[in-house]
Order: sequence, then C-alpha cells, then structure tokens
Amino acid sequence: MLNKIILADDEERWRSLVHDYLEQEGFTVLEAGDGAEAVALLRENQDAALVILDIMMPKLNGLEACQRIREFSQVPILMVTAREDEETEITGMRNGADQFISKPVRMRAFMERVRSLMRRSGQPQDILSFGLLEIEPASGTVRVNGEKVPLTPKEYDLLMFLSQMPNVIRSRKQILQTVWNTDYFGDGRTVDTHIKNLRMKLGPCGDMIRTVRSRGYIFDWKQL
Amino acid sequence: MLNKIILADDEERWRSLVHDYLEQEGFTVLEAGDGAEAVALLRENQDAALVILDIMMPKLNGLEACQRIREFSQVPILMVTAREDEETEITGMRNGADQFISKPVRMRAFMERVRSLMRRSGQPQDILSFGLLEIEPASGTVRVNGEKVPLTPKEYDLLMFLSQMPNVIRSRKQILQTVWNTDYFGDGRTVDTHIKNLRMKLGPCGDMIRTVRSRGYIFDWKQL
DNA sequence: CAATTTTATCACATTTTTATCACATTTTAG
DNA sequence: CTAAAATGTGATAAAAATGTGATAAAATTG
Repeated sequence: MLNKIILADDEERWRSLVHDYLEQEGFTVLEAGDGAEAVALLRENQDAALVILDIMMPKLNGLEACQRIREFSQVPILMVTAREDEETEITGMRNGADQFISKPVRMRAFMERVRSLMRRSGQPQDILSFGLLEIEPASGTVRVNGEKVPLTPKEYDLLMFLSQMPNVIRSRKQILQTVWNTDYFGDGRTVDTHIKNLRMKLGPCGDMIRTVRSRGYIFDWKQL
Repeated sequence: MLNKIILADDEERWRSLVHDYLEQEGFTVLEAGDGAEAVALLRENQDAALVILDIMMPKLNGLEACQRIREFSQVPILMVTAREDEETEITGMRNGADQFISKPVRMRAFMERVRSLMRRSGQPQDILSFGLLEIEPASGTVRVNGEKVPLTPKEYDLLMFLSQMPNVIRSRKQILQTVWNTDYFGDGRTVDTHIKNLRMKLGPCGDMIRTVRSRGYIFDWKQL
C-alpha cells in the first residue's frame, strides 16, 4: 500500500492546509510550488500513488504538467481549479487527468475524492474491453479470448490509435502522422502491411479492423 | 443544413491536419492563409457555420480579423493561439470571439469544441438525417430505414455532394468538377451511370435524387 | 559485436471500383 | 405522330485499391 502524494500548487497556505489533512489520513505528502517542480518530483518518486495539480501555476500550468506526466506515468491525477469552468474541465480530462475538482473545496469532499482515487490505484489498472479483445495499457498487454497476444511496438501503437476512436475512419495519412510521429515520406503501403500483420495476430478479432476503401481503416465496435 | 467551416492559419501543416479531421466529421473546410483572406472568404460564404482563427497571422491577425467579421456577421468564431496567455484570452473574448483554445491542441479536445460550437449554432452534426436516409460521416456509413447500405467511394462522395445542398440543381459539370476532382473530359454519361447505381442502392430513397431534364440532378428534401 | 526482433519496402495476387459502351426507354420539339 | 435529344440500364474491360508473402535494412537486445 503506497501512500506518497505529490501536491502541486503555488499558494503556500492552501498547500499547507491540504498537507495537514492528508497527513492526518496517513499519507506522505511531497509539495511542489509549480508544475515543473511537480513533474520533477514525480520522476524521482515514480512510486507516488497520486498527483494533485492546480490548474493555475507558474512555469507549467496544471494542464501542461498533466500532459508531461502522461508521457511517462500512469499515476492517477487529480486536477484542481479555482473556478468551475466546464470548458477547462473537458480539456483537463482529455489531457489525461483522472479527476477534476474546483477549488474553494470543501475539505471533506476533497478527501473523499483522494480516497477514492487511492482505492482505485490499489486495484488492477484499467482494462479496455472490446468483447473478446482486451487491452491493458498500463502493462501494454493485449489479450484475445483471454490469451495474451504478443504485439510489436508499432502494432500496439497502431491498435491503440484505432481503438481510441471506435467507429471512426482513420485515414492512412492520419495513421502515419500519429503512429509514425512525423509526416514521413515512405512507402504508402507500410500501413497496409502493418494492418495485415496486426489482423493476423488478433486472430478472431482481426476483422474488428475494417478496411474502408479509399478512405482508410476503422475499428468496429458496437457496445451492447 | 450547411456545414462550411473557414479555417485560417498561416501554418500550412497545421491547417492541413485540422482540415483532415474536420472533413472526416463531414464538414466542408475552406482554408485561408491569413486574416484578410479569412474575412474575404467569409464574405463570399456568409453561410459558413464556423470560423476558426489563429491569433498570429500575417496581414490581419486573429483579433483584428475577428473585429472585422463582427462588423457584418454573427458567425461563431473559435480563436486559436500558440500558447495559453490569459491577457490575450480576455482581449479575444472582448472582441467577440465565441471560444478560445490554445494551440498544441489535442485533436480530440479540439473537435469537442468544434462540435459544441456547431451544436450551439443549431446544427447536430454527428448524423445527417433525411427521413429514412441517414448519413454518418465519421464512419462513412449510410443507412436506409436503419439498414446499412454499402456504397463505393464515388457513390458516397456523390451522395454527400448532392445532399449537402438539398433542393438545389447540380449540373453534371458541377458534379464532375467536385466529385471527380479535376475538370475531367470523359464520357458525359459517367455521372448518369453513377446516379443510376446510387439510386438502386438507396432503394426506397433512390427517388430522393431526382433528374431535372437537361439541367442536372437534385436532391429532394422537405424538412418536416 | 553477434543474435534476435522489428520494420519498411517490394513485387505480385486478389478484389473492388470505375469508366465506357451499346442499346432501351422516355421526353421534348416541330 | 415522328425525329431528335436526353436519360435509364446492364454488361464488361480497364483501372485502382488492397491483401499478402518474402526479404533486406534497421533497431534492439544481451
């Protein structure tokens, strides 16, 4: 049971307040005064169980820090903002934040969320489930019918990209730009070949990746 | 039922990227390389449903362009900036922009905002619905009476073109120029044949595409 | 550095789409 | 009513897009 929490906020007084509460619950709190510091702190303490980020911070704001963190960690993130702003909330969640809460927080509700997040992190990580096909991003594992399917990095990235937006056509160009980071002027058939290999490895789930002629590929998934 | 979006930015690559995404959602995108061009483009296309402006642009920057536009149009405006800068944000809103977003945008969050703006302007976007006939641009699916109808790329493009402006005659020449990219000097009967095939595949909806003798074809649609 | 895995690319097979034609049918003009 | 013009239709050969297996380069691993 881990219990380090990284708490990032530029308001010293608020930080100290929350710090006390958390400590009382038995957590170890590491404080950061800005986003950059929070990211650095997490790098040194990858075993932290939770990161709390304020949106408005110097150097790196909460959203930016969240993005940076998601580049190397799956740690649960709780975002805090001064005002309730729905638009920002959406952006925050999309950036990979796990929770969002507005700032003149009632301590009680706040602690509740922290506890809930801690509980979750003690449990098996999220599994994306598409019928027979399961993806476990935390460990980079893919299962078909419960059986582990070994994928190469490119194949995995490709599957992740496609499955991220089911039922939406992704053009070869889009796929190249995202999965192969740069614009990449290579053989136009590279994607096709990888799709082929991926389909083969996915066995019975291979046909979840459907060709949309002249447009690209699409990950079919009808929720029940 | 129009869905033109004017996209103004001087970075060609960014523009092209966003263009692709928007197109996939079924929007028609008109690109402008600077503010002045954007304003001019809007004058010629007053029916545009949204204008996306980058702040930093040659000739007229986003804020200036926004002001000019507000002199003659109430069109929703989405401002994009390279970095989150609160000062600029305030100024942007004062100028009449409807939304503001920072630039290294995750596409998903970005599309979220676009959709939200389009919704606000009264245009549900995910599914184009013409009675029994439904088109879902994201997945490239066409349904008649709830049943999926598989169309070839040309047929799909043709249907999209016709349905984009219901009750307006589109000449064979117009159709050729748009659906068949270039001016194309082929058999004059090519369009007819495709119309025939399309009608057949649309079954009971086939007669929504009506022939206007000696003038072209027209997509009939009376809203309830 | 050698062994292994991954990746990009190619050539060829297969499938789907498209353009075009010849002829049928319908509409218009005189 | 008849001829001319426009459009509908089915068939089909050519073109385009995609699937596929092999292979050599590139990257990774030990």
